Amino acid sequence: MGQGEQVYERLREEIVEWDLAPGTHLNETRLAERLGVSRTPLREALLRLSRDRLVRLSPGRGAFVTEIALQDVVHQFQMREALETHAVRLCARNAERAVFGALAVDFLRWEEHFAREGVHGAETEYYALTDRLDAAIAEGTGNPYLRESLADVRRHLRRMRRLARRTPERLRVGAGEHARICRAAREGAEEEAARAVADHVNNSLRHILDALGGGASR
Amino acid sequence: MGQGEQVYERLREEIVEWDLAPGTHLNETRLAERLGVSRTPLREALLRLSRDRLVRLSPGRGAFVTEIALQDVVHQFQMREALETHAVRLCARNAERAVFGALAVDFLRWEEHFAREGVHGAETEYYALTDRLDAAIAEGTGNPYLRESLADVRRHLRRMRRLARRTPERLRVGAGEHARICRAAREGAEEEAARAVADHVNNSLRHILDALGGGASR
DNA sequence: TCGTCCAGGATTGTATACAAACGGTATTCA
DNA sequence: TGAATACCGTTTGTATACAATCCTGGACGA
Repeated sequence: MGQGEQVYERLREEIVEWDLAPGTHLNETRLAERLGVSRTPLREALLRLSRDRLVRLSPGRGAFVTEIALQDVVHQFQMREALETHAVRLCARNAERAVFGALAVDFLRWEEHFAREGVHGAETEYYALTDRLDAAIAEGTGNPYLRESLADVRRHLRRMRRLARRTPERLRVGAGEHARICRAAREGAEEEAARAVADHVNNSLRHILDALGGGASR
Repeated sequence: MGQGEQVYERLREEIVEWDLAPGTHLNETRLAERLGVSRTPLREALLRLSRDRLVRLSPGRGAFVTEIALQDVVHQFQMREALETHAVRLCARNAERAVFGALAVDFLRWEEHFAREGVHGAETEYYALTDRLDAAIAEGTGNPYLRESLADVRRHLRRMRRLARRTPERLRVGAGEHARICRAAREGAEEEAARAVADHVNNSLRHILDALGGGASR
């Protein structure tokens, strides 16, 4: 499906990047005009977005960009833990584990870099590395269902990360955690890899919750 | 969204129950007529179904009920393992674990029953029990995202189970596995519960693959 | 003054009309 | 005889017209 698909992906990006902020009402006619399509493919896009829980459809009232409650952050991180730990288990059982060796080296280098010199603007380059790790884990599963679910939850978390800026200290520690994940994956140490991922996910969650001013449910 | 939603659920059920067999082409006009709606809400339903991977949209050619390859069975069971193990972990950490005690007793009773007298038609009643366990696990997570993902994967497996009829022996062993899951969950033994679920899932998969004539990738 | 109810306007939900793309068939040419 | 191609019917993809629903503002009454 041509236009509907494109509109879907574009709106999805705008929502994840906060160009469409949580809570905004999506007027069908105006949106359709802005994107240069009719209401039909636009509604297709909204429907798909609602299934991703990026918009909420209120019958008779239309579509709203979903808001982000503290509970949702916790719940999405639980999903992430479930999917990423199992994904890395599959990677650890997989034959093609060499990639993780190279990634481990890179992450260690970045950890040292952060410790020595702080951040100063190198974040973009570092994020490219974390993207490579994410991709390697998703690919390593060899499971398209899992890949897509991982993509979903990662999108949600990308949107949520706007809630809390990452500190240099968190980046440094995170690099170390990533290195640990890569080492375990390369060696085929399934249990250790799963633990490393679980720890990393939970530390990330704690960092966000702390930054949000100490949520009640810690 | 009124009619689209209903059409979606109805078609979903027909696909899961094999009233619409894998591979059948879904003609929009004919389907819309049969269901008594216009093409617009019907297309909404097809779109949602495609996101569930229950139909595949071929651009320009229309919608087809997805076929079930052996690979898909394996992949869906991997998804199930990822989600159910984490779900039962959350249950084991949860305060409301009393339900699992009662369920454990019931499953033990059924295991004995199967051992003594075989099956003879009591399956429906037994499946109601397994449904109660599934519901208890989903509820016990307290996580709506996880609940929905569990529902998705369970639907897929319900459709796939048509591929292989369960044997009395498998039912008996399965009841024992369920009992083990319930006991661990009630006692809050997280690791044991996760292992029990993983074992159960993998045994179910092996049973299906065996019944399918010993798939190559065991 | 506060609450209720009604009317107007706007927006969503559904149906239908039109355009584009695809598949199948027959025909033509080597 | 076989393969390539052009044509036609069918089906999907998109736009638009119409109906039903919901929110807003204001007037009326208690």
